[in-house]
Amino acid sequence: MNDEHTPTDFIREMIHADNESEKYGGRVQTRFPPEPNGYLHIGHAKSICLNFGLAEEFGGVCNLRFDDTNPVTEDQNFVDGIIEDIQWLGFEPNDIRYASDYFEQLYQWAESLIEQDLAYVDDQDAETISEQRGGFTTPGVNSPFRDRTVDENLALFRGMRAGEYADGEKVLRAKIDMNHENMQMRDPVLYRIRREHHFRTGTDWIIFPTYDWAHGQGDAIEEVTHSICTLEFDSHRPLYDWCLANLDLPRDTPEQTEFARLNLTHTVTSKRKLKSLVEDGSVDGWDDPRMPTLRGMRRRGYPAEAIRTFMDHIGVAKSNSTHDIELLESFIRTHLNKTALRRMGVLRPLKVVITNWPEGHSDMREAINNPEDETAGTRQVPFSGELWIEQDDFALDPPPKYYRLTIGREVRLRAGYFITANDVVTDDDGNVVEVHCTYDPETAGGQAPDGRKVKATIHWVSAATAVDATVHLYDRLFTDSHPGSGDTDPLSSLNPNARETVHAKVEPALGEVSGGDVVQFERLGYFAVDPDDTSVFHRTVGLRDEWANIQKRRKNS
RNA sequence: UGGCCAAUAGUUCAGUUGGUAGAACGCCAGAUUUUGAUUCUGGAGGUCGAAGGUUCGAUCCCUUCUUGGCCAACCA
Repeated sequence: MNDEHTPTDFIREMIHADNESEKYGGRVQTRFPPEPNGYLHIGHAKSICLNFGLAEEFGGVCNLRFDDTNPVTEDQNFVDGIIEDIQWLGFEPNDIRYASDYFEQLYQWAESLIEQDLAYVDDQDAETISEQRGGFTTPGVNSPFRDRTVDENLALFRGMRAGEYADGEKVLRAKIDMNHENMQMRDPVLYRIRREHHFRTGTDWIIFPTYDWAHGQGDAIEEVTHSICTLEFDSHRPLYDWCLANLDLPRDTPEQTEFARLNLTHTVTSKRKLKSLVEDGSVDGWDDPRMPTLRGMRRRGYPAEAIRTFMDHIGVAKSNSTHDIELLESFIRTHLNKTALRRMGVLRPLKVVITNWPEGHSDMREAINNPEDETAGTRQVPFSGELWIEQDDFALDPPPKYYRLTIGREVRLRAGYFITANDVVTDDDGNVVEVHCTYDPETAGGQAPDGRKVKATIHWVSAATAVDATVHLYDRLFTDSHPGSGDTDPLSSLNPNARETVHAKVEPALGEVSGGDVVQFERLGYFAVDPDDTSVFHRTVGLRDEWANIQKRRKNS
């Protein structure tokens, strides 16, 4: 392993220390534990890279464990999708487990807790229990059912399992301390009754363990050593430890460590919020390219490898942080620059007529597929007297520093000829609809024999052989850089114009692409071919655009 | 109001036996360029949240304060 690129952080240091002290006999095991109630997003990718990465680096293993303890929201589609997404990201679970695999063991352990007089059945409703929990500065109140005998509790708990009580009628609670300064320790609920169909256990169980009763035990059963989760579980750690300490376990118990979850500007990384976008139709689905989900990013053309590189780069710490989405994009560009084939596509076409081009003649130009990769070779691009160029590449009244096409100026057509604009045709509103140019036959291939230079090279597509394509251009999904900051509703800054669709003219080679391919439209950006319709392209990310910066500066000054 | 966690360039992070700060991205400038891209070179940018204390010496250790985050679901 290359030390230079091996990230170091407080978690890796801790594991090194544990290994040196032989805490787990030098063994390292982690897990990634999603609840299958939605698809994975970029925030999960950080956790996945961390957990699987740690296992790999320290010669251990990492399981995928579905935390399926709440039958209300979970289903098999999410399980399948999550497995697929992890594989796409480039990781392979050592094993795939389910918290529901452990329901019987968890139940037995709950009985043992009752036998130790460390848990009791409470008959009160959720609202009452919540009120009795007290506040941060006020002590809680003991439940009137807190002192039931072990035998009574055991009988009641067995009755809960057997279906003798209605949903919500009784819960099992840990007997810890209603006066604890940590609210999580004020007799947390361990089991609740829910007559819901569970996607794996069906109707076998009507009582379900809560997260707190399932998670640490799941870790222990799988022999996880380092249980890594996000910061908000920090206050659960004493409870995690309490549960394990009161079970008869054969080995060292796993150790929970918290890190700061990933936040990105202009992005929401909350499964619940993303779900509402899908459900209210704000986006086309979980795999909409505007979504920060792994499947959305995949459809958009984000390479998995670039996402992993990004995660390595940002590291892991305990301070809450929000990364600039542009940083992620820079990793996407860096990756795609090296790998994407170059093609020409005109997003907003403007007709160019070459007046001195021989009538009816057409020509083939040779173009380089990827200047960053010689092995990518070249291709033939048809050229003729009628072309499409980008509307932005011609200006009747050019702004300062504009050096693209304008009347009387010569520019290069990429891989083609030098052309000079002489005249325009306008419509009734004065809009330019056609530019008349002459070309210099001596400049075939893009060089002038007399050595004269042009300041600009523009892309083009021959009109006769142009292929029609639908191209989706994406902007930030949320206009606010920190959607939901303060007490605002993140959805209030949802950008209704996050997707703009244009009808483009593209070169013939783009008619022969496969779903999922990502190419560079020269001078514009990277575009991913839609997996279901190869005439549809999604703009993955634009190229860095110095000209846009110049214009922005002019506007601001 | 209580507890816990955090605070270093615009942003995210390094900075470990305590010796007054580095990287990446971004920004600016130059070179190269048949992509205003890429690549290369250089530059600007920090009273290390504040105030005390320990020490010959503190970004690092201690105290207090400030600011931000999390915690009072039968969600995870």
